[in-house]
Formats: sequence, structure tokens, C-alpha cells
Amino acid sequence: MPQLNSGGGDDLGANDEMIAFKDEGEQEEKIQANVFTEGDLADLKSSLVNESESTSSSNSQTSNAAAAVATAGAHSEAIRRMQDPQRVYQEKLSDHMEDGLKHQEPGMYKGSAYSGYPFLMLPDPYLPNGSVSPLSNKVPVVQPSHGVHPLTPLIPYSNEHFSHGSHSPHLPADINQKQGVHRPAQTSDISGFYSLPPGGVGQITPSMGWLTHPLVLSPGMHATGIPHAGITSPSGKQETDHYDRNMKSQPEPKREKEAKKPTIKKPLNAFMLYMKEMRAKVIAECTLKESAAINQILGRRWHALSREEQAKYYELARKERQLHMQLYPGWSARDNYGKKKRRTREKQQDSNSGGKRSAFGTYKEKDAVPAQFLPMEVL
DNA sequence: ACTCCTTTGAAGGCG
DNA sequence: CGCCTTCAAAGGAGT
Repeated sequence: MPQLNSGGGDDLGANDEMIAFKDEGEQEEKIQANVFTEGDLADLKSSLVNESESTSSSNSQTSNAAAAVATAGAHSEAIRRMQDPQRVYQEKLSDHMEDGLKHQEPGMYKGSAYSGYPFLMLPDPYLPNGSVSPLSNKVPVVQPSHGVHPLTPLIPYSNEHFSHGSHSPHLPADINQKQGVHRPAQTSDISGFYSLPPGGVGQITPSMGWLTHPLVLSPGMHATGIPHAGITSPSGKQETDHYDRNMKSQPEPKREKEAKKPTIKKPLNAFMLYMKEMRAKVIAECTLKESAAINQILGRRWHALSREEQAKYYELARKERQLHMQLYPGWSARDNYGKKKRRTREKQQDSNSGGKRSAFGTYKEKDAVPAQFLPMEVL
């Protein structure tokens, strides 16, 4: 049983945030975690596809579909290898970072989607076009290594490291698609992180959004290293555009921000961070685009993650919350209540009578059996 | 143009 | 304290 190392890992993930893996057999989960490779996504996909069609003839159908998708997955993987400049960049980056990164403790991030990466990959939100390209959604973040503050942010929106070692002029051209390597910094020194106005943290206006990485910003790129889309217009959905408008080398951000009074969004939780990071990958592998289906897959993959892997995201989320708190001291999640079009409230109330949200999520009548409970063959 | 779907986790409110 | 509700991302699908 891979207990989260309470000895050395206490700073890794807030213990109170760690979910208890009681519901799912740990062995089973372990197996899943190990076996859950990209190829298995094919099963997931086919299951999701077949789910709506029929559950019968699942064997041959699933296997066929799985094979097909697996092939497609392999194909896309091959294409990715050829096309992905980021991969090349990663390799270069690894070389660059060789020094610091190879001091990493080997056991920590083994066998995950990050295997091969000594650093944590972070999601699109920190990237300009992350959601657009499935191939460019990962941001390498250096894990705290030698003599670093344990709570060193893994969050890739530090200006600090960019102002030191790697300056953008020397960065590869495609650095704009990935935010470059994150250098450990002091968590407490947030002003150093966020290029805060002289007034201090509390005076940051929401429209400043999250951090920007001027050095990694290139023309046409999102000017923000926004970790979790901190600000958006009240209408929502347009936050990216909003960011672009407000932050991407726009001459009149002040006026606009004052006029628009953008919404400060909730910091992303661990699963959201995971989703942002893995979504593109799943999309690429499954050639699925529907977010609902993708999210189902991601939900299952989330459960299949090892504790260590999940701990990374819990820790990231914790840091995000901390930063969010420091950036927006008075902010409350309550502030955004009602800004999203009230959806399914009645529906949820209805379903609450019958099916309600459990530890495995909200079920609706139509999917009485949560996917997590379904056997792998069916899924 | 807007809302739903779908996932998990965090947070606030209420009894 | 436990339960419930809402929101965070995202993009196709439906209205």
C-alpha cells in the first residue's frame, strides 16, 4: 500500500486534502494505475462511445473499437512525436535543466504520465494557447530540489525565475507555447512572483489577472501566465479573450479593467489542474472532443492515479489557493455565486431526492451507475 | 447566444 | 458537524 509518505511527504500534499482511497480496492487501484496506460484510453473511449449505443456485444465491439482507437492512438502518438516541437523542446530543456533536475529523487514521480519528466507538467491555463493545441499544453515545472524551500511553488507563474537564468532571447522560438522551466522561488515572496504593483498584494487589481510572464510572452501569445484563469468577464466563457484583450500588449488595459470589473475566478482544485493538464492528451489519444466525455475519462484516470501523483496536484492546488488568497485577500467564492447562469438547480434538487452527489460525483437518473463502479470491461 | 453535460474538489451557508 | 449548493475548466451538443 503506497501510503503517502508521511515522513518526508508531509509538505507535499496537505494531509487534510488527501482523499482516502477506501472506496476502491487499493490493489485494484494499484493495478489500474499501473496498467492504465495510454492504450487503455482506447477502452475508455470505446466504452464511452459504446455506452450510448448499447452495452451488448461489448466484447468484440469493444475490442475492435479499442484496437482501432489504439491504432489511432499510436498513430497520433507517432504524429505527435514528429510534429511536436514541444517534445523537442522538452528534450532540449532537459538538457538545459539537467543539472538541477537530475538531482530529483527518482522514486517520487514514477510511472505516471510524467514518467520521463523530472518535473511536473502544468496545464494550459498557464499557457496562452494551451487549450488549442493538445501538443502544447504542458509546462514543465521544476520540482523543488536541492536546498529549496519545501513549499516552493510548482506553479509556473513566477516571474522570478525568468528574470534570472533563462532569458527569453535565448529561449527557443516555441517557448511561447510552454512557459519554460520554473525555478524554485520563495513562496512567501509573492510580490517577487507576481510583479505586483508597488502598493502591494492587496492592491492588485483583478484585471491584472494572474501572473504574466513577460519573458516568455511572444507576439500573438497570451500575455498571461494565468494559472487558473483568475479573472473573467461576468458573462464568463470569454475569459481567454478577456485575458487577451486585457493583457496581451494592449495599450488600454486600465480603462478596460476599470470599466469591466472582471470577475475573479475560483482557484482551480487539484482535479481541475489535472484536467487542464491531461485534457489535451486525452483528446489527442481518443480523438474525442466532447468535454463531458473527456471529463469522464479524466475522472476515472484521476482515480487511477497513485497517491503520489495525486499529491502533486493537491499540492499545486494548495499553492494556488494560497496565492489566490494573497492576491485577493477579500475575495470569496461566494462573490461569484449567481454569475454563472443558474443551471440545473431545479434539476439537481430533483435528482437530489433520488440520486445525489456522492464521493463519486453527481449521478443523474440516466446514469444511475457511476462509471467508477463499472467493471473495466464494460468501461 | 446561451445553456447543458460531465468530472472532482473547495468553500460557504444552513440546520 | 454534516449536508447541500455553487463554481472552477472545457468544448461539443442542444435549444
